[in-house]
Amino acid sequence: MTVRCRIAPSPTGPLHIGTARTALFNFLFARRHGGTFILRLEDTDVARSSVEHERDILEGLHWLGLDWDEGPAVGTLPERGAWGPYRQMERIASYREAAERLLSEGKAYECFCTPDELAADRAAQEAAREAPRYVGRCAGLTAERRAALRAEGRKPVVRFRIGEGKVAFDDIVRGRVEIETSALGGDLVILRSDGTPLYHFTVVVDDAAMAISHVIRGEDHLSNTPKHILLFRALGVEVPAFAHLPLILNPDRTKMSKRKSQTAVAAYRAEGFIREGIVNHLALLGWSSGSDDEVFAVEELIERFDLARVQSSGAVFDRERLEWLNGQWIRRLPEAELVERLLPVLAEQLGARIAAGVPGRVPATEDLVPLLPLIRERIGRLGEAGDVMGFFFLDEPIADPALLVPKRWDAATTAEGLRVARGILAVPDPVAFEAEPIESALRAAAETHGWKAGDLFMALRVAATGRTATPPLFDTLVALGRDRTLARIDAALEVLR
RNA sequence: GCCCCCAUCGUCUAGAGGCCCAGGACGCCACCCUUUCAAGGUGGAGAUCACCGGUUCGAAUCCGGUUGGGGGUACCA
Repeated sequence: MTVRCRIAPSPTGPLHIGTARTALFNFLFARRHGGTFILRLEDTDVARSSVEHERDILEGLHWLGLDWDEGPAVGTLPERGAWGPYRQMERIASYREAAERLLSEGKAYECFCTPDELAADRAAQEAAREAPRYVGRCAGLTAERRAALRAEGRKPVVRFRIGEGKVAFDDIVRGRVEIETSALGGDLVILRSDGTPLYHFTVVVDDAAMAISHVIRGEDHLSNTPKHILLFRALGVEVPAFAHLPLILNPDRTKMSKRKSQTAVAAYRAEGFIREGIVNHLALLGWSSGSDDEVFAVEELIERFDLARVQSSGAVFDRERLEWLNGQWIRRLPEAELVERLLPVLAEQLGARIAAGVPGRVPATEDLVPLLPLIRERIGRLGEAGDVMGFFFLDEPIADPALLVPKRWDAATTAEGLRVARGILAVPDPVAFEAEPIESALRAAAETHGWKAGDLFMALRVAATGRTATPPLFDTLVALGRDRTLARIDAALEVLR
């Protein structure tokens, strides 16, 4: 069987973590089975859709590496695939046509009920403690009656006849699911009075037209699936296989939402999470390999992915775990790759400080390469880079003189220690400016003065970097260079006076 | 309300009748490494497998019920 599956986001908001996870599972499934991964934009909610959101979604998916085989034209890129167009608003005619067919076959009918009437029905049902459902007032309207109502200026919606009985299907992750059609809320509106189609209709018409073989989506669609199956059948097409993924949850175990969690993929990206980390984390939300391994590149995920191993209970989005996984991937990235990703982040972060008046410069590739081993295991996100290595490029004044003085020392000892260290570092002859000789010379000096080496090092560390937590001190000094090291010691001495 | 789904450490999960008085990972704690911070290594705390019944020689695993949680229920997607 040819696997064809799709992600069908609605551009009514920025790319959501949940959408990204659904896209990933569809992508993995398609790749695993040599199938086709399709992107379709469900933009029929014109009021809430926007091009900004559309761009955010497309960019986000592409950034994550979830590239689609078929999809709409984007920017200068042409549409791909033979089942287009891939924007629903460009497929309006096909929904209209499908609705006409259902109408002519008596599987759907025009409904002239006003919003007020429907609201009254609902209120009555609520009062009677009944499930809200369309009562079917227009289900048997004669042609004459319809003409009369139309003459009154009323514009009908089109409703699909739900019918009676039971709908059952075998969900790939949940097994058999059965629902009584009486629980479906009555006959379903498929076309608004303005002629535009509604989601439950477009999704089915398009999945049928695009020959989707597997519908892989969030559990929030599980209850709606019987409606879709009924529609597929009415249209006379094959019903695809369904796989309903567990929801991604807020910490309080409700469906992950903007109000309670950071849901925008772009926000994570802006914080310096990398695609490898996010993809890995998302894959582990609801799926597990069955082995003890947890760190997977996308190629490995493709190799191992199996819908049968998808969990059926919801998964809380654990940011701590994402950070750990992200750190794993930052450490695994090839050096050149990490440098390339760090560059723009540093340009932005340091650029902002420079613009604020701090003397310094924005690093280039060759500046970063030698520094990489010093910082790569110290950042969990790219966004931490400015903090961890900014002092290499910025000459910020010492924020707090008290920081300069190690715990067991006083200001006088600190100044003395710095002067001694300066003396050693300043003389080119006895000490080459390399980590090893610097370390042994300073250790020796500490011993002759009766200081703990750690105290001396801490004073020097803060003097040279402005902070108490840094990469290894001597490598740091070497990277800084003799001149800048001495200048900073002088500045620190000045602060201590 | 009604319908559907779900239920193993705080979190993500392994577990498809005996290998489990439940394994791994994140987080947490301790120790090691160490000039700081990390990373890494080792160890530890942490789950009466929601509860109650049943099936079985034997249940986290199968069945029923209860409770709890979630989702759905639009001229939203």
